[in-house]
Amino acid sequence: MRRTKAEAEETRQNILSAAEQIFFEKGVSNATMEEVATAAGVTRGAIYWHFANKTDLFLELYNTVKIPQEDMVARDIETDQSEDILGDIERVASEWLDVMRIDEQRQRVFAILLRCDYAGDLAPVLERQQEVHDYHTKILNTAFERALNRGQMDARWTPQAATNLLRWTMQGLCSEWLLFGRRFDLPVEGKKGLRQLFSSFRSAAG
Amino acid sequence: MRRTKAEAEETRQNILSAAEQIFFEKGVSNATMEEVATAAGVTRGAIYWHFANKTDLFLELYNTVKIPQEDMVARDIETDQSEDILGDIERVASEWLDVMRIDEQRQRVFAILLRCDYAGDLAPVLERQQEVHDYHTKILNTAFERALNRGQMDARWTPQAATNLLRWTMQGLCSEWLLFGRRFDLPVEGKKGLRQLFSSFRSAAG
DNA sequence: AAATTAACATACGAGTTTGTTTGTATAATT
DNA sequence: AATTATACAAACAAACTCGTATGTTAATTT
Repeated sequence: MRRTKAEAEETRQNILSAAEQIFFEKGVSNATMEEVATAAGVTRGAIYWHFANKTDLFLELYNTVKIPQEDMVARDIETDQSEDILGDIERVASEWLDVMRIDEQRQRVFAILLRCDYAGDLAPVLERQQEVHDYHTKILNTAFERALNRGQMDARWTPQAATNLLRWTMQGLCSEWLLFGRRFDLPVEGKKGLRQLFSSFRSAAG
Repeated sequence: MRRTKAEAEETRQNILSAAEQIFFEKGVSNATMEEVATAAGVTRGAIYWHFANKTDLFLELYNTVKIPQEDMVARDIETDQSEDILGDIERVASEWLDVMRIDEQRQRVFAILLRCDYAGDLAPVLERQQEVHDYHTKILNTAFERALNRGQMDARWTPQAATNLLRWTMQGLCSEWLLFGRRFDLPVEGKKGLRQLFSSFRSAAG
């Protein structure tokens, strides 16, 4: 039975939402299209109508969260001319933790990303992550550089070292939280770490 | 054709070694027993003789590296009574990076662990990782506590915060290195970060 | 109103992979 | 020396899962 365009879009969203659930529970490679279909209340036929195959389905799912993620960090920091650049970076990172804490979809997608097998046909997903990663690195680097040049940062630091430590911290923090069943309060513990880290960024300055 | 006991043990090791290779290249779930068998120069029959199934094979592979990993950190730090506890922790972490850099087996196994699907039958592997993780946390915590009590550490830090930052840093550092194709010098860049981190641990002390 | 096409459901075929079973040569045992 | 257990290879059967092909209904188009 043919649906109206709006209804079709709805089932497409249902499929994506079901895929998010199933992929999160079973892992991408262990999940079957049949399970996703059932969870979405449709048959496999519907999925294959909307998506080429499992990999494509996963890529589309990834695309639903990657864009906002990229923009978030960039927008605030990239053209920051304020008098407290470090404070701004710290705030953006903190807010990112707040969002992660609340946004369950983001949690699931990131958890899926943390434990999926990039070796096979999912390789493009990893490449995409690398691009995002490099992009963030570049932005943070220039931001810390600016902070250094304006004397807002302890001169013993280099922009690269600061960028690395910040990214590694955020990465390790979120990995632990997501992989090990969110056994602590992400924003609370995370911000403690950030505060210490940025305090040492400033140190002799200001 | 029946082999001698030593020969049998050798093929068992060959299978484990082959599994390490294939799992690393294709990922655990995408790898087939046939591929592992071929790489080991045997048939699937041999694998099923030595191991119950794929999961069991992977668990055994995991066991070949987990023990040394646990001991490494523990042994040096746990009963440290020296006058520079922080320096000792930093050195242990640095040496861990050196080992990782050299030990290709460790690299492969950790890379496999970073991208395998714990959702299915591999769940016990994740639990095991959690245990190791908690163990390290406990040890680091008491070590930092000792450092604080003896005035070797900046009083603005708490043992928990220091432990978290150190673990998160190491985790993020290694994840990035392994997942993104080892695009930087692990010990060099890692030690830079460690030095800054520990410098901020000490800060007002000493 | 007829024709077309979108949005699925259903049925089918075909390839993989897994676990098991059977066969067998040889080492170990008695 | 005969027997038995071991260490596999080879063959087998069964289950999955995927992708596709075909069928069906209703929305759109003309």
